[in-house]
Amino acid sequence: MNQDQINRFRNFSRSVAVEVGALEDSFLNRGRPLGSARVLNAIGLGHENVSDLRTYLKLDTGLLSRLLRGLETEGLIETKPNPVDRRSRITKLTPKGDQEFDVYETLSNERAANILDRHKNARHLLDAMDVVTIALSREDITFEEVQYTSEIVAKCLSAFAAELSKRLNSGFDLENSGDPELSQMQHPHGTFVVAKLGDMPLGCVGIKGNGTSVAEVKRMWIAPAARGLGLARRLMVTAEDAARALSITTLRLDTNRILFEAVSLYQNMGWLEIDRFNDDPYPDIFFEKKL
Amino acid sequence: MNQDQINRFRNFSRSVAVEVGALEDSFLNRGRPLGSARVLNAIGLGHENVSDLRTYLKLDTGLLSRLLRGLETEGLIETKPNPVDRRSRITKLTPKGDQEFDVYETLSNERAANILDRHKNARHLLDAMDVVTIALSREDITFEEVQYTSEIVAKCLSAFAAELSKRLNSGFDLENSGDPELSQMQHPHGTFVVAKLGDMPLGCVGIKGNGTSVAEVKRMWIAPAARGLGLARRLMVTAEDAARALSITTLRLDTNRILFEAVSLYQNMGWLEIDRFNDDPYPDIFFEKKL
DNA sequence: TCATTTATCTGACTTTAGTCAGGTATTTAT
DNA sequence: ATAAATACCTGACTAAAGTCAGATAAATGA
Repeated sequence: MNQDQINRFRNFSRSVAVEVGALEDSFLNRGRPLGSARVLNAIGLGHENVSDLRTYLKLDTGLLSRLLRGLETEGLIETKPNPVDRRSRITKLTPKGDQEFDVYETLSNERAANILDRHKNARHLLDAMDVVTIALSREDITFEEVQYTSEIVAKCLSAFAAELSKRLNSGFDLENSGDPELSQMQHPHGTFVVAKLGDMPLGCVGIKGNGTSVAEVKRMWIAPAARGLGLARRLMVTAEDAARALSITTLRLDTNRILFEAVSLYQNMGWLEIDRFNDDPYPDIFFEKKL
Repeated sequence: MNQDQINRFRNFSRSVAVEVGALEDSFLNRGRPLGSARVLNAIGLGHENVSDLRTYLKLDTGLLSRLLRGLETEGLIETKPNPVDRRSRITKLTPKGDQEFDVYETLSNERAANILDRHKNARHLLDAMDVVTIALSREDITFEEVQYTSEIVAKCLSAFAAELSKRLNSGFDLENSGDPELSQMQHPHGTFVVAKLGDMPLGCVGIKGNGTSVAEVKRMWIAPAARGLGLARRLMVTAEDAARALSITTLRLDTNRILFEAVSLYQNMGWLEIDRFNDDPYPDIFFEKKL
C-alpha cells in the first residue's frame, strides 16, 4: 500500500470525521449531553435490554445505569424487569421518548438527505458509500441459510438477473435458466445461502437438489459493491458445507465464460470442467465437484 | 430522497463512526487524552500558530492554552512568540514531540493500510472513498488560476488525456489537439483554472489566448469522482470571469459529441454552435460565446 | 440448600472537556 | 501619544465522562 493511497484514505477519514462531528453538534443543540442522546437513540433503534445497550455502546455499567436514570427522570424511558430473568431489565421509550427519538432521527435523516440532494446523481454517491460501508464492516458480514421464499432472496435474484442481462449480451431470463421449484431449493432437498450485512444483501448461492446425492449450484451472485473482499469463496464454502449436511456428494453447475470472476473462482476451489449436462441457452461451461 | 436511500447513507455513517471511534481508542491507548493528542497532531500537520490551531480544532482560547501548556511540560512542543507579531505565538514539535507525532501517524496509517490491504482491488475502494470525500467536502472545493507549468496542471492534463483516449475510440493525443504554447495559457494572453480539494485535482479548464479579443477554451475536464456536483459549471464561470479580466470578448471551443455532458453544459450556459474553425482530428462540434 | 455467579445499581471518586471573566503584552488606529 | 483592538494567558468555575469498589436481588450449580 503506497503513501498516496494511504493519504486518500486519510482524507476520507478526515472528511467523514468532520461530518460525524457536525451531526453530533446538531444533537447537542437539543440540550442533552451526547451520552444521554446516544442511549436514547440506541433504545429507539431496538437495543432494549440493559446488557445489550452496554455492549452496543461500550459503556461502563455504572455510567449506563446513571444515564438510564437520567432519561427516566426526564420521562423519556421506562424500565421494567425482564420477566424471563428478573435480574436483567428491559427499557422502553415512553410516548414522549418516542417523540424525542423521532427528533433525533429527523436530524440524521435531514443531514443525509441534504448531502444526497445536492448530488445530481445520488445513486453514484450511494454506490460509493455502500462500497465503503461493506469494506469497513467486513467482520459483520454473515452467511445464512434462508427460505427461498424470503424477501431477501427475491432481492438477490432480481439483482442477479439484472446483472446477467447486462453481461450476457443475449439478455437473461430466470425462467429459461433451469428455474428451480421451491421444494428443490429448501431442506431436505436443497438450500439457499445469503451473504448479508445487516439487512443489505451482499451475495447468494443456491443448492438445487432432488433427493439424490447429486445436486446443482445455482444463482451464485455477489453484489458489485461487495466484490474484491473474497466473499464469493466464503459463500461457496458455506454452500458446500450445507450440501454435505444434506448428504449430497456431487455438486454440478453451469455458467458462462463471460462471468470470468466466477469461472476462475470455481477453478480455484477445485471444481473440474465437465461436459454440458443441460440444454439451457445461457451457459457455455460446466463444472463438477466431489464433496 | 427516499427512505431506502437515506438508510443506506445512515448505514454508511454508522460504519465510519465505528471506524473513527476505533482509531480514537487506539490514540487513547497512548495514555494521553484525546484533546492533547488532537493538538499534537494538528501541530505535526503544520498548524503552527496558536490562532490557526484554535480555528482548525474549534477550541476555546483558554482550553487550547492549557492543552499547549500540558504538551509543553511533557516536553513535546516548544512555543515562541511570532517575530512578525509578538502578540501571537508559534508552536513547534521538539524532537521528542516529532517522535510521538510519528507514533500517531503510524497508528493512522496502519489502520488505513489494514483496511485497504484486505481488498483485492484497493483502487475500487479508494475511488469510492474519493467520491464520498468530495461529496462531504463540497464547501472546501476551490477554483484557482494556476501556472500552466505547475504539477497539478500536469496531473489534470494526463487524466484528461487518458479519459479522452478511452472515450473517443480513435484514441487521443494532446499534441494533435491544438496543443497550446506555454505563453498562450498564462497571463497576459490566457490562463489555466483548476478545481481542487486540498491538493486533490478535481477539474480544470484553460483559456488559450493570443493577445487579441478572441480566445479559446481548452482542456475542460472534471474528475470522475467529482461529477454530478455542478463543478463544471462553476469551473466555466471562473474561466469566463478570468477571460473577461484579460479583455477577451469572444470565447470559442471545440469538442466531441461523445462528450455529451460537456456539450449539454455548453448549450446550457449560453454557448452557440458555430462552424468548424480548425482542422483538429478529434472535435466534431464547435461553440462560441460572447462575453 | 447454600455458595457462586450474574445483572444491575449506588456512592464516591477522578479525569477530561468546556466556559467565562479578567489580565498582560503587543499592535493598530486616530 | 494614547485609546482600542488583538492574541494569548490564568484562575475559577461547571458539566460531562469515566472508574471502581461495594451492595442488592435474582438465578444457577453442586
